[in-house]
Amino acid sequence: MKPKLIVVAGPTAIGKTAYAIDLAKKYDGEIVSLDSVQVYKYLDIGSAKPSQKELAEVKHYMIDEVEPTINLNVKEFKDMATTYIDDIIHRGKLPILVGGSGFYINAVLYGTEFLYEDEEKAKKIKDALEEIKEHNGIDYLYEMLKKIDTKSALIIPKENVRRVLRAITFYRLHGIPISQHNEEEKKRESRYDFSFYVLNTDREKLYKRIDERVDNMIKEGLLVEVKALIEKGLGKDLNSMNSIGYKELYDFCRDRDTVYDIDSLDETSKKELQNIIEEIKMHSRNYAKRQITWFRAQKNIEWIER
RNA sequence: GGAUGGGUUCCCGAGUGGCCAAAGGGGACAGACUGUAAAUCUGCUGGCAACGCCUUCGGUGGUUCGAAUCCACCCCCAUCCA
Repeated sequence: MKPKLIVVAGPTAIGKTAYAIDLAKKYDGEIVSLDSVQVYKYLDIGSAKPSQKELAEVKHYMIDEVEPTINLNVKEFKDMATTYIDDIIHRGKLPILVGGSGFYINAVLYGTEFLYEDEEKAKKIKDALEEIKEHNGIDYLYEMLKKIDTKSALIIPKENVRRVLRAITFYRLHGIPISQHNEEEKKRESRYDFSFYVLNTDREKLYKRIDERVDNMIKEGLLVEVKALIEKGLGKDLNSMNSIGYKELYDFCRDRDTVYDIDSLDETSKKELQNIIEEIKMHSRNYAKRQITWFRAQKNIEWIER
């Protein structure tokens, strides 16, 4: 018999954290966060991490798991989360998976297999391809992809350079087309007996909640958090620093000695900050939309109106 | 009161007689997604009984075969002069 487990997903700001904590209390569960940003230490306010109080109420995993200097990938993320989930099951508790990163959720829920890759080798290949792109253009690479992996070329638009490069890299690394590998992985059945809840509400309400939450993050000191991360030496190119709220504020906080007192900023800075805040809100809304699109395409999910 | 510049489709903004339902950008909406995923990328955006028709470019009227584009008057905005 498959072990039972609950998934709580949905767009950003819908209230997954609180919902999951309620469930955990009710069913003697423990929470495994499936969030690509909350895994990083020190990214608290901007990632809307559960509060200290919430973390104390129910046991949480995959939060503050790694340093933000590390670029975690799906495979690593999935392996870590899976270890925790299996441990919870062994201890006879109910694992509650919470998060908005659909891709990651699927990886752990269905146990998607990611082939071993020599990171150095992969990087070398990618750099070489990048080089070719600079000299011969993306069209050249796209033709290359068509030859080695026709199916991928059909799915991936050549504008999506990142995925074109990955598809070619994958082929060079493993000798099989990524499209073939993906097709096989798609057939995988989950080893869990899961209930997959997706929280949602009407768009207008959702967007309002997102906007309000961003305003709150600013009030709670997001600028100070970003500034501290920069002072820790975190570069702009890190995945952690590339997430919403952090990437938009990066330059602004870097270029100022102090961002502690927002009200005492000069007029120009205030205006600039206001624009950045609007940008963060917009990116969050766009993100929420993408999340919803992702979940709509999933099977065996149950929508919960909030 | 006078001078000048302007009012364009959800927003910004191009267009100065037919090739204009109107460039481009943004937003919105829809979608894709298997090692950067809070990432990356695609489509679409006046209406309809839809290879055509109807409504739209501040308002009204006019010139013209034909107007967002030209003319007249009016309204509003910006800057300057009084």
